[in-house]
Amino acid sequence: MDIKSKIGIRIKELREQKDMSQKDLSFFSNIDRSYIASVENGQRNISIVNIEKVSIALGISLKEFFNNDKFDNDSRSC
Amino acid sequence: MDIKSKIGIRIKELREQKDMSQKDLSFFSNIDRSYIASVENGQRNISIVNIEKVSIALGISLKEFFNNDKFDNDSRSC
DNA sequence: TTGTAGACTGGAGTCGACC
DNA sequence: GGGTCGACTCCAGTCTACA
Repeated sequence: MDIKSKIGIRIKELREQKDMSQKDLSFFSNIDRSYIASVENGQRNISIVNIEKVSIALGISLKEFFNNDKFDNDSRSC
Repeated sequence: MDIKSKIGIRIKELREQKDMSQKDLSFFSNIDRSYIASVENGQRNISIVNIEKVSIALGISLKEFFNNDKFDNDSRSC
């Protein structure tokens, strides 16, 4: 599975855990909502600066953001 | 400290641990060497696709790449 | 609430060269 | 081996709008 899709799924799962809408996340991260939608769907190649903004908006560190099976070398999650 | 600088330092420390030159890393990741130099110096906002390429070239997972104090919320490392 | 589309601007990333 | 420059292309990211 493509890294862009993994990132998108990760953002979506964290966002929903926090009961936030894309609009909420857009507001707190200061990133355009339509862009967040396309990132969540694995269509866009997000930069590290914006990944950090998203992490902060989600209330976690970058370390926690990437501390997930999806980002292991041999994930069987897909 | 800025996230771009943290990423740059992390790449440089991992690269040097593996005894690779910027040219080596450029070759294995298929990313331009001059661009890698500017990323290591915290001048560029690298995208997730290229962070993954660098991780693969360095022989580690993204999870390991970000599993570092620098990417914690309240790092005292600087 | 989310997906997507079109039009737009700035910057990511390439390439060649020089120190 | 590494830093940086200039010129280039193309996509990241914004904004508005509609289903």
